[in-house]
Amino acid sequence: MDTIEPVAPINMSAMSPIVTLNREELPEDTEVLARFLVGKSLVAETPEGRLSGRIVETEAYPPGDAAGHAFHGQTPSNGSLFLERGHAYVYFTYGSAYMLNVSSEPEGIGAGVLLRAIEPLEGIPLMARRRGPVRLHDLARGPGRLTRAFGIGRTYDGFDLCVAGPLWLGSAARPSGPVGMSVRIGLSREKDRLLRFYERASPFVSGPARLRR
DNA sequence: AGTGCGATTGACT
DNA sequence: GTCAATCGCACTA
Repeated sequence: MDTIEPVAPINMSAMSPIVTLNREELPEDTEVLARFLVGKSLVAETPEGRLSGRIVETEAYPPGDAAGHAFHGQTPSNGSLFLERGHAYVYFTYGSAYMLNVSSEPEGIGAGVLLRAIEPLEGIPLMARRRGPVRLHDLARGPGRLTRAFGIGRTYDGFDLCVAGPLWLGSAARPSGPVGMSVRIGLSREKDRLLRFYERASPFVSGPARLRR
């Protein structure tokens, strides 16, 4: 299947309005925050319109984690991980994909939560334009696809996600179903820690099938 | 200045 | 399911 499937109309009246999450509402622990963010919203206000979606998959990279980008200390490129919780850390990898993280600890401590997959809600046609002919559930399934669908690049690095602006975290439009936990995807170090969180019933979650049950 | 390495994706079997 | 392209960054010299 390489065509865009018909998009079922989204019943917005069955959802709560999305409002910004205040920093005080964000759990102060990386792992707890990663779990907390499943079901919450990501909103991008772009010149072409508003994009939003439900976060359905995250990974925690807590302080001292050898798999985290902050492990070897602060550098110009990973500095945003050391900002007070609720700031964006965007980096580029594999020559092709941007990744979006939410800083997750007090200022000076390097840690973050990687956003891995989103269920698109608003701005689906614009996302589809950016992603090409893929199925709805593939639009923002995967950390690199998510940033591409939302138009997020390095210029978003360091943004405060707790204030209304170009990119922000919002309340849940709809509550999350049961949340599963698994090892994180694609790591060679610290590969056994259960720091990935995902909405079990969601078809918008990435990763191999055995990690989606 | 040169080297090695990914928190992946998309194309292909 | 398998597999290789791709390039910014950290490290070494």
